[in-house]
This record gives sequence, C-alpha cells and structure tokens, in this order.
Amino acid sequence: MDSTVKAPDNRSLLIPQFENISTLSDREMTLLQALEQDARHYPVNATLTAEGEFSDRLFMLKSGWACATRILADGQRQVLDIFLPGQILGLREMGMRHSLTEFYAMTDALACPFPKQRLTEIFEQSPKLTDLFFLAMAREQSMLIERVTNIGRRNALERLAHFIVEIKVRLTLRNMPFELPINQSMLGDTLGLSSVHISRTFKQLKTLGLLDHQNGNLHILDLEGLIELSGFDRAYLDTSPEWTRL
Amino acid sequence: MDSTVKAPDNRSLLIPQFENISTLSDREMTLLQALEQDARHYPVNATLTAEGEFSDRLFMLKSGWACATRILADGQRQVLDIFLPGQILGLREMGMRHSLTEFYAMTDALACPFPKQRLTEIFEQSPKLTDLFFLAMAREQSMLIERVTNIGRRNALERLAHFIVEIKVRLTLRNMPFELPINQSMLGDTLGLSSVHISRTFKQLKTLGLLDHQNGNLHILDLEGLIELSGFDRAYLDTSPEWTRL
DNA sequence: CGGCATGTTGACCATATTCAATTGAAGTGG
DNA sequence: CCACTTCAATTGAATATGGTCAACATGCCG
Repeated sequence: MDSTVKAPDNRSLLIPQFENISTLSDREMTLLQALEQDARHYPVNATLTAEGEFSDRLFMLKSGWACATRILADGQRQVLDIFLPGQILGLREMGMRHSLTEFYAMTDALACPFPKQRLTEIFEQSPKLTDLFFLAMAREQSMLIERVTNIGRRNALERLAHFIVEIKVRLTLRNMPFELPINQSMLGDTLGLSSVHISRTFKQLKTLGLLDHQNGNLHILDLEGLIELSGFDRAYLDTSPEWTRL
Repeated sequence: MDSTVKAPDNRSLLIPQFENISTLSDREMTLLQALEQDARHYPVNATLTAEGEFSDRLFMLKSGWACATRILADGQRQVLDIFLPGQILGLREMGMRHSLTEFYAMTDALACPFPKQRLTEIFEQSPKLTDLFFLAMAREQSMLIERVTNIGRRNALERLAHFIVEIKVRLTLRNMPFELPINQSMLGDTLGLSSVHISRTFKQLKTLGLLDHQNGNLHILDLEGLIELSGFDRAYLDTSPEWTRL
C-alpha cells in the first residue's frame, strides 16, 4: 500500500548509501544534497523522459517505483530496469543527448531532476564521490547481468522466482516491506514472457506453497524455497562486505 | 584468421577512442598509457580471472577477443560480454573483491593487467578522464540493455541476426574485418539458445541469402537485410555524434 | 450500476530443446 | 600419406515450453 508519495522530510537517500561504503566530508555531503533538492511529484504512469527524447537531466528517485523501458519496432516492450528509492535514473545515458529508453513512474513517485552536468561537476570536485558513483553504476550493471542470465538461461518458473527474490532483497536492503506494484503484463515484459504465462507461473508458485495472494497483495511464504528454486546468488546485490571500502 | 596476437607496436588504443570524444592533455595521455604497459599474452581459452576468485586487477584488451561468462548452479553457462580490442575488462567489478564472472580469452589475446587502484588514481587526477571512463561504462551498459532486449523479446532468427550486426558494427568502428571466432555452443550461451538451434538458425539465415559460409569463414552477404530482419538500432553503438563532446 | 483494466483459464499452435546419430574438418601419430 | 582421434556442426524425431487467441471472471472506480 505504500510505495506512494511520502518523504516530506528532506532526508538524503544518497548519503547513507554512500557512507555505508566510505566516509564523507561535509563538502561531499553538500554536493550530494544538491542532487536531492526540488523533488517533483510524478503520478502513476507519468513519463519522466520519453524514448528518443532529448534529455540533459538525470533523476534522483526519492520515493515510489520507476522503470526504464524500450519499445521495439514491432511494438513489443522490454523493461530494462526497475528503480527503487535511492537510485539515480539515467546514469547510463550520461553521454547521450537523446534517451535510449523511456523512464516512467510505476507508482506515484517523488523524483528530483538535475542536469547531467552536475554529475560532471561532482567528478571535478570529489574523487571519492566519483568512485562512489562509479560503484553505483557498477552495481547497476551487476543487476543487469543477472537479468541477462535470468532471461537467457532460466525457465519461466525459475525466472519469476528469481525476480521476486531480487525485489525482496532490494527492498529489504532499504528496510521496505515486500510488495510488487507491477501488473502481469509489465512483469512479462521484464522477464521476456507473455502476461498469460506470468499468470500461469504465479499459479504454479502458489501451488508449490512459495507464494500467496491475499486480497490483492502478494506474500512470500517461503523465501528460502524461492532462493533455492531460482538459484539466486546473493553476492551480486549485497553491499558490504563484498564491496570494497574506499 | 587474424584476431590473433599482433600489436607489437605499443600504440595506445585508449587515446584515440577518448580523443574522439574529447581533447586530452599530455598528462592525461600519460595516465592512459600507463594502463597499456606490460601486455601479456593469453592463449585461446586462457582464464584471466576465474569466477569467484579474488581480483584487484582490470585488463586492458590490446588484441584478440575476450568474454565474461557466468556458470549457473546447474552447470549452464551464460556469456555476458564479448570484448573487442580497446575495451577494459572488469569495469563493473571495480568495487568488488571477488569476481562475479569468469573472464577469458576467446582467441589468442594480448591484454595488460593493471590494478583497480590505478583507475581510482586517475579519478583523482583528471576529471576529464573520469568522465570518459564513466562514458565507457555507460556504453557497456547500453550494449547490455540491447542484449536484454534481444534475448527477452526476439526469436532465434532475429536474435542471431541482431548479434551478427552488433559484432559487425563494433568491428567496423575499429576498422577490423568481420569474423566470428565463436563456436556455436558459446553463441548459444550468449543468446540464450541451444547450440543445436544456433546451427539451424544459421542455416535459415543462409537460406535467406543473408549469410554465407566459405571454407570455415562466415561472410555477411546482406547487411541491410540483417539489420532490417533484426530491428537493429544503430544509435546505441555509434560514437559521435550521439555521444556528447566533453 | 456499468465500464474498463487486469487477471485467469482452456484449446491450440509455434518455437525451441533434447537426445541421438551422422557428417565433417583439423590435428596426431604411425 | 593414411588411419585414428577429437571436437564442432548438422540433421531428424520426439518432446517441452511458452505463445496466441478468445472467452470469461474479477475488481476497482466513477
């Protein structure tokens, strides 16, 4: 029920993430805070950046879920990233004038747009923050290669299970309760499956006693079961201790 | 026949790439050159870094092909990246102590190992190079999302065609002739298909008059046909003008 | 109450996998 | 130079997995 708008307090989401890895100076904290000013509200399905559109901005996601999608020539859609609060949207398009993908809000969301230029300025002023942004991007890539593996080599059952565990882990790292504000059509477009097959696969996971649907909310009944079934590898999302302290 | 060892000259591969986007000072060139010292020879199938192994090094690939792979619990393999000369191997593992994936030489290769630390030093000394490395990583991610799209939403025929075009484009950007030193089993593991199906799909592409096999060498007969069939989008690999000049 | 979006189900079909046999090409050693 | 081995590629047959289409159910919101 609550991936919705909140964070009226202007507490930074970046600072705690980064301090987890390194110690920041006041100056560095100020630089980060500048990226989290002027939160704007985006209602469900609002577009932040359209595919192909000129864009010189990134977005710091303060609350809610967002995603990046790509539409193929024949109208099919592929979801490329699912963003949770604290992530920056568009890092991979730093060097591009036009967006390769559409970014949009999957739930009501708060996000702070800021010019790409500002990141470059940070690189000029703080090598440590540079490292940290580099790491953020590396972590994003790690998620992406997991997705490639997931889609490339697992069947529907394992794939869906894996995805659910991934989301569960990412939410847990943020101290957020599990939820899945994604319809089955988009889930299909995320996992390379049809929406119909997502429905069947959910049913299968329920039959196996791993999941449960209660009044519209999805519940994980057996996380370990899901992990085992999907062959999930924790390493790729864990922060410390695997991530080097700087 | 010639993705093999050469480059006895110690000409930098990074400098021209980067100068394509920005102008470098002498100091910056020196920093880059330091990454391309001490080329080591890796024979076909040699491992540069094993999966799960401790690693504090990256590799600058001078010649030959390399790749990153991941082995699943059930023994299946997924190829995650294919690296061509001029690329840096391991960028996404900058912050990790242990490698998520295996890196190995697909052909005879020359590569220069250097400590991750050196990249951090570059960040400290040159914001411009920082930008450029950030962009290199962004470009890598762009390739990755194309792969996700490819595997997630295209059928075998389109997928293989798309892959071939991608390789063709990347080789052309390097002024290298087209070749494909990859066996069908690995191709399958790259594209999320079985090796048997790769064989059948090749046959189909030949029947369509798009490809040809001459004494063991693959030839592209109709690049435009492949592009159209696969829905290939040039934007994601082009360097200028899409990539911002810094 | 009605309308629209989302999810579920069944029947049928398409696509790709698996398994096994065969062919082919590239070394290797006699 | 010719078996002989080995590994990759090819082919066919049977099977599995997931897609498509269409009907129907459900839930939400106005």
